[in-house]
Amino acid sequence: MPELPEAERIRRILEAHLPGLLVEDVHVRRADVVRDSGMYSSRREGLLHGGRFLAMHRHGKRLALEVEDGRVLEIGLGMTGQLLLEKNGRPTGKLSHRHVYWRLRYRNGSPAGRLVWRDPRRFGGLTPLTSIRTLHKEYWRRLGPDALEISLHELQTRLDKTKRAVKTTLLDQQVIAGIGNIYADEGLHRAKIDPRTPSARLGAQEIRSLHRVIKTLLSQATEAGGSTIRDFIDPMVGEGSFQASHAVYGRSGASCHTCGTTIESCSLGGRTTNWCPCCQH
DNA sequence: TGACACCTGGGT
DNA sequence: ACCCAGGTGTCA
Repeated sequence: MPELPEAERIRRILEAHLPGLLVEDVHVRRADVVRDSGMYSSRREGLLHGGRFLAMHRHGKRLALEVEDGRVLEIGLGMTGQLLLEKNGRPTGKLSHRHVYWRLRYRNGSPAGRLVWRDPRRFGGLTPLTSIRTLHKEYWRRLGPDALEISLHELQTRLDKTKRAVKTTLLDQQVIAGIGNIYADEGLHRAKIDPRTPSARLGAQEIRSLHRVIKTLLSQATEAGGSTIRDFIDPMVGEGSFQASHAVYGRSGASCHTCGTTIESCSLGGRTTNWCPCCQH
Protein backbone atom coordinates (compact mmCIF):
# COMPACT_ATOMS: atom_id res chain seq x y z
CA MET A 1 0.00 0.00 0.00
CA PRO A 2 0.59 3.03 -1.16
CA GLU A 3 2.44 6.01 -0.18
CA LEU A 4 5.31 7.17 -2.34
CA PRO A 5 7.88 4.58 -1.17
CA GLU A 6 5.56 1.65 -1.89
CA ALA A 7 4.59 3.04 -5.27
CA GLU A 8 8.23 3.65 -6.21
CA ARG A 9 9.17 0.14 -5.12
CA ILE A 10 6.52 -1.31 -7.37
CA ARG A 11 7.60 0.94 -10.22
CA ARG A 12 11.20 -0.21 -9.96
CA ILE A 13 10.30 -3.87 -9.95
CA LEU A 14 8.01 -3.50 -12.95
CA GLU A 15 10.68 -1.49 -14.75
CA ALA A 16 13.15 -4.30 -14.16
CA HIS A 17 10.87 -6.96 -15.62
CA LEU A 18 8.23 -5.61 -17.97
CA PRO A 19 9.93 -3.58 -20.72
CA GLY A 20 10.08 -5.62 -23.91
CA LEU A 21 7.34 -8.03 -22.85
CA LEU A 22 4.27 -8.38 -25.03
CA VAL A 23 0.75 -8.26 -23.62
CA GLU A 24 -0.68 -11.29 -25.32
CA ASP A 25 -4.05 -11.21 -23.64
CA VAL A 26 -6.01 -9.31 -21.01
CA HIS A 27 -8.62 -10.95 -18.85
CA VAL A 28 -10.98 -8.74 -16.85
CA ARG A 29 -12.88 -10.45 -14.06
CA ARG A 30 -14.38 -7.30 -12.57
CA ALA A 31 -15.14 -4.60 -15.06
CA ASP A 32 -15.76 -1.85 -12.53
CA VAL A 33 -12.10 -1.59 -11.54
CA VAL A 34 -11.45 -0.12 -14.98
CA ARG A 35 -12.43 3.53 -15.11
CA ASP A 36 -14.01 4.62 -18.34
CA SER A 37 -11.96 7.48 -19.74
CA GLY A 38 -13.97 7.39 -22.94
CA MET A 39 -10.82 6.97 -24.99
CA TYR A 40 -11.20 3.42 -26.21
CA SER A 41 -14.05 1.53 -27.75
CA SER A 42 -13.01 -1.78 -26.30
CA ARG A 43 -11.86 -2.51 -22.78
CA ARG A 44 -9.00 -4.77 -23.80
CA GLU A 45 -7.62 -2.05 -26.06
CA GLY A 46 -7.53 0.38 -23.15
CA LEU A 47 -5.87 -2.25 -20.98
CA LEU A 48 -2.87 -2.45 -23.33
CA HIS A 49 -3.86 -5.64 -25.15
CA GLY A 50 -1.35 -6.36 -27.92
CA GLY A 51 1.11 -3.76 -26.67
CA ARG A 52 4.76 -4.13 -25.79
CA PHE A 53 5.84 -2.60 -22.48
CA LEU A 54 8.12 0.38 -22.77
CA ALA A 55 8.33 2.33 -19.50
CA MET A 56 6.90 2.60 -15.98
CA HIS A 57 6.12 6.03 -14.53
CA ARG A 58 5.29 7.35 -11.10
CA HIS A 59 4.21 10.68 -9.68
CA GLY A 60 3.53 10.80 -5.96
CA LYS A 61 1.57 7.67 -5.16
CA ARG A 62 0.33 7.11 -8.69
CA LEU A 63 1.74 4.80 -11.35
CA ALA A 64 1.44 4.51 -15.11
CA LEU A 65 2.41 1.73 -17.53
CA GLU A 66 3.38 2.78 -21.05
CA VAL A 67 3.57 0.54 -24.11
CA GLU A 68 5.48 1.16 -27.34
CA ASP A 69 2.49 2.25 -29.42
CA GLY A 70 1.86 5.10 -26.97
CA ARG A 71 -1.04 3.74 -24.93
CA VAL A 72 -0.84 4.32 -21.19
CA LEU A 73 -2.57 2.72 -18.25
CA GLU A 74 -2.77 4.95 -15.20
CA ILE A 75 -2.98 3.18 -11.85
CA GLY A 76 -4.19 4.39 -8.47
CA LEU A 77 -3.41 1.84 -5.77
CA GLY A 78 -6.02 3.06 -3.31
CA MET A 79 -5.58 1.42 0.08
CA THR A 80 -5.15 -2.18 -0.98
CA GLY A 81 -4.16 -2.21 -4.64
CA GLN A 82 -1.47 -4.69 -5.66
CA LEU A 83 0.34 -5.42 -8.90
CA LEU A 84 1.57 -8.98 -8.75
CA LEU A 85 4.13 -10.12 -11.27
CA GLU A 86 4.05 -13.88 -11.61
CA LYS A 87 6.77 -14.75 -14.08
CA ASN A 88 6.31 -18.48 -13.74
CA GLY A 89 2.54 -18.17 -14.08
CA ARG A 90 1.96 -19.61 -10.63
CA PRO A 91 -0.05 -17.58 -8.13
CA THR A 92 1.74 -15.84 -5.29
CA GLY A 93 -0.46 -15.03 -2.33
CA LYS A 94 -4.21 -15.00 -2.11
CA LEU A 95 -6.45 -15.81 -5.03
CA SER A 96 -9.34 -13.62 -3.94
CA HIS A 97 -10.04 -10.16 -5.36
CA ARG A 98 -7.94 -10.65 -8.47
CA HIS A 99 -9.69 -8.36 -10.90
CA VAL A 100 -7.45 -8.17 -13.98
CA TYR A 101 -4.87 -10.52 -15.55
CA TRP A 102 -2.38 -9.65 -18.29
CA ARG A 103 -0.83 -12.69 -19.99
CA LEU A 104 2.73 -11.91 -21.04
CA ARG A 105 5.20 -13.17 -23.65
CA TYR A 106 8.90 -12.61 -24.28
CA ARG A 107 10.13 -11.20 -27.58
CA ASN A 108 11.02 -14.69 -28.72
CA GLY A 109 7.43 -15.79 -28.18
CA SER A 110 7.87 -17.93 -25.10
CA PRO A 111 5.49 -17.46 -22.14
CA ALA A 112 6.55 -14.84 -19.59
CA GLY A 113 3.90 -15.44 -16.93
CA ARG A 114 1.43 -12.75 -16.03
CA LEU A 115 0.74 -9.50 -14.29
CA VAL A 116 -2.21 -9.39 -11.91
CA TRP A 117 -4.26 -6.52 -10.48
CA ARG A 118 -5.56 -7.37 -7.03
CA ASP A 119 -7.49 -4.93 -4.87
CA PRO A 120 -9.71 -6.22 -2.06
CA ARG A 121 -11.24 -2.89 -1.06
CA ARG A 122 -11.44 -1.61 -4.62
CA PHE A 123 -10.52 1.96 -3.72
CA GLY A 124 -7.91 1.78 -6.43
CA GLY A 125 -8.50 1.76 -10.16
CA LEU A 126 -7.11 1.54 -13.68
CA THR A 127 -7.57 4.36 -16.17
CA PRO A 128 -6.83 3.77 -19.89
CA LEU A 129 -5.24 6.78 -21.60
CA THR A 130 -4.14 7.42 -25.16
CA SER A 131 -0.75 9.00 -24.49
CA ILE A 132 1.84 10.16 -22.01
CA ARG A 133 0.83 13.65 -23.00
CA THR A 134 -2.75 13.04 -21.86
CA LEU A 135 -1.42 11.53 -18.66
CA HIS A 136 0.55 14.64 -17.77
CA LYS A 137 -1.73 17.29 -19.24
CA GLU A 138 -4.97 15.91 -17.87
CA TYR A 139 -4.56 13.27 -15.23
CA TRP A 140 -1.45 14.19 -13.32
CA ARG A 141 -1.78 17.90 -13.89
CA ARG A 142 -3.62 18.47 -10.63
CA LEU A 143 -0.97 16.76 -8.54
CA GLY A 144 1.56 18.92 -6.74
CA PRO A 145 5.31 18.38 -7.17
CA ASP A 146 6.54 14.90 -6.31
CA ALA A 147 7.65 14.75 -2.68
CA LEU A 148 11.14 13.57 -3.67
CA GLU A 149 11.58 16.38 -6.19
CA ILE A 150 9.96 19.39 -4.56
CA SER A 151 12.26 22.35 -3.94
CA LEU A 152 12.45 24.15 -0.64
CA HIS A 153 11.02 27.25 -2.25
CA GLU A 154 8.05 25.40 -3.75
CA LEU A 155 7.28 23.73 -0.43
CA GLN A 156 7.50 27.06 1.32
CA THR A 157 5.17 28.78 -1.13
CA ARG A 158 2.64 25.98 -1.07
CA LEU A 159 2.48 25.59 2.71
CA ASP A 160 2.08 29.32 2.96
CA LYS A 161 -1.14 29.34 0.95
CA THR A 162 -3.43 27.78 3.54
CA LYS A 163 -4.31 27.99 7.18
CA ARG A 164 -5.14 24.30 7.43
CA ALA A 165 -3.21 22.20 9.92
CA VAL A 166 0.17 21.36 8.39
CA LYS A 167 -0.64 17.65 8.67
CA THR A 168 -3.74 18.16 6.54
CA THR A 169 -1.80 20.24 4.01
CA LEU A 170 0.85 17.55 3.62
CA LEU A 171 -1.84 14.97 2.85
CA ASP A 172 -3.27 17.14 0.06
CA GLN A 173 -1.91 15.64 -3.16
CA GLN A 174 -2.51 18.88 -4.99
CA VAL A 175 -0.03 20.58 -2.69
CA ILE A 176 2.66 17.88 -2.61
CA ALA A 177 2.32 14.42 -4.14
CA GLY A 178 3.28 11.21 -2.37
CA ILE A 179 2.81 11.74 1.35
CA GLY A 180 0.19 9.66 3.16
CA ASN A 181 -0.88 9.29 6.75
CA ILE A 182 2.16 7.36 7.98
CA TYR A 183 4.88 9.53 6.52
CA ALA A 184 3.02 12.73 7.37
CA ASP A 185 3.06 11.78 11.06
CA GLU A 186 6.61 10.44 10.96
CA GLY A 187 7.92 13.43 9.04
CA LEU A 188 6.35 15.98 11.38
CA HIS A 189 7.79 14.10 14.33
CA ARG A 190 11.31 14.11 12.90
CA ALA A 191 10.98 17.77 12.04
CA LYS A 192 9.69 18.48 15.57
CA ILE A 193 6.55 20.19 14.33
CA ASP A 194 3.13 19.99 15.97
CA PRO A 195 0.81 18.54 13.29
CA ARG A 196 -1.97 20.96 14.27
CA THR A 197 0.09 24.05 13.45
CA PRO A 198 -1.56 26.07 10.67
CA SER A 199 0.76 25.50 7.74
CA ALA A 200 1.00 29.20 6.91
CA ARG A 201 2.35 29.85 10.40
CA LEU A 202 5.42 27.65 10.11
CA GLY A 203 8.76 29.43 10.42
CA ALA A 204 11.43 29.33 7.73
CA GLN A 205 13.56 27.11 9.95
CA GLU A 206 10.75 24.62 10.44
CA ILE A 207 10.01 24.42 6.74
CA ARG A 208 13.68 23.89 5.95
CA SER A 209 13.73 21.06 8.45
CA LEU A 210 10.51 19.57 7.12
CA HIS A 211 11.81 19.71 3.56
CA ARG A 212 14.99 17.85 4.46
CA VAL A 213 13.13 15.33 6.61
CA ILE A 214 10.54 14.47 3.96
CA LYS A 215 13.20 13.59 1.41
CA THR A 216 15.32 11.59 3.81
CA LEU A 217 12.35 9.70 5.19
CA LEU A 218 10.81 8.82 1.85
CA SER A 219 14.06 7.75 0.23
CA GLN A 220 15.06 5.69 3.27
CA ALA A 221 11.68 3.98 3.26
CA THR A 222 11.94 3.28 -0.46
CA GLU A 223 15.37 1.70 -0.15
CA ALA A 224 14.35 -0.30 2.92
CA GLY A 225 11.72 -2.16 0.96
CA GLY A 226 13.49 -2.43 -2.34
CA SER A 227 15.51 -5.53 -1.68
CA THR A 228 12.94 -7.92 -0.26
CA ILE A 229 11.10 -8.69 -3.42
CA ARG A 230 12.21 -10.51 -6.51
CA ASP A 231 9.80 -12.43 -8.70
CA PHE A 232 6.59 -11.02 -7.47
CA ILE A 233 5.21 -7.83 -6.11
CA ASP A 234 3.33 -7.63 -2.91
CA PRO A 235 3.33 -4.29 -1.19
CA MET A 236 2.54 -5.94 2.12
CA VAL A 237 5.74 -7.93 1.99
CA GLY A 238 8.89 -6.11 2.93
CA GLU A 239 7.02 -3.43 4.76
CA GLY A 240 8.07 -4.81 8.09
CA SER A 241 11.62 -3.56 7.87
CA PHE A 242 10.56 0.05 7.92
CA GLN A 243 7.68 -0.36 10.30
CA ALA A 244 10.17 -1.02 13.07
CA SER A 245 11.31 2.56 12.82
CA HIS A 246 7.95 4.23 13.21
CA ALA A 247 8.36 6.78 15.99
CA VAL A 248 4.76 7.92 16.36
CA TYR A 249 2.53 6.24 13.78
CA GLY A 250 0.34 3.63 15.47
CA ARG A 251 1.96 4.43 18.83
CA SER A 252 -0.79 6.45 20.51
CA GLY A 253 -0.61 5.89 24.27
CA ALA A 254 2.94 4.50 24.08
CA SER A 255 5.92 6.52 25.25
CA CYS A 256 8.13 8.60 22.99
CA HIS A 257 11.52 6.97 22.31
CA THR A 258 13.21 10.33 22.71
CA CYS A 259 11.65 11.82 25.83
CA GLY A 260 9.30 9.22 27.30
CA THR A 261 6.24 11.41 27.02
CA THR A 262 3.00 9.64 26.08
CA ILE A 263 2.24 9.86 22.35
CA GLU A 264 -1.05 11.66 21.77
CA SER A 265 -3.55 11.25 19.01
CA CYS A 266 -6.39 13.23 17.49
CA SER A 267 -8.19 13.47 14.20
CA LEU A 268 -7.08 15.94 11.54
CA GLY A 269 -8.77 16.11 8.18
CA GLY A 270 -10.54 12.90 9.04
CA ARG A 271 -7.30 11.00 9.60
CA THR A 272 -5.85 9.71 12.84
CA THR A 273 -2.84 11.77 13.79
CA ASN A 274 -0.14 10.81 16.28
CA TRP A 275 2.47 13.07 17.82
CA CYS A 276 4.68 13.64 20.84
CA PRO A 277 3.39 16.71 22.70
CA CYS A 278 6.85 17.27 24.18
CA CYS A 279 9.11 16.88 21.12
CA GLN A 280 6.70 18.53 18.70
CA HIS A 281 5.69 22.10 19.37
C1' DT B 1 -12.70 22.98 3.97
C1' DG B 2 -14.87 19.30 6.29
C1' DA B 3 -18.06 15.30 6.36
C1' DC B 4 -19.19 11.38 4.15
C1' DA B 5 -19.10 7.60 1.01
C1' DC B 6 -16.89 4.06 -1.29
C1' DC B 7 -15.30 -1.41 0.12
C1' DT B 8 -13.29 -5.59 2.59
C1' DG B 9 -10.44 -7.67 6.14
C1' DG B 10 -8.18 -7.98 10.42
C1' DG B 11 -7.84 -7.29 15.21
C1' DT B 12 -10.10 -6.91 19.88
C1' DA C 1 -20.28 -7.18 17.17
C1' DC C 2 -17.50 -3.51 16.83
C1' DC C 3 -13.71 -0.57 15.55
C1' DC C 4 -10.03 0.54 12.69
C1' DA C 5 -7.31 0.90 8.31
C1' DG C 6 -1.25 3.43 4.39
C1' DG C 7 -6.72 6.86 -0.28
C1' DT C 8 -9.55 9.86 -2.82
C1' DG C 9 -13.81 11.66 -5.11
C1' DT C 10 -17.97 14.23 -4.26
C1' DC C 11 -21.03 16.86 -1.73
C1' DA C 12 -23.04 20.83 1.16
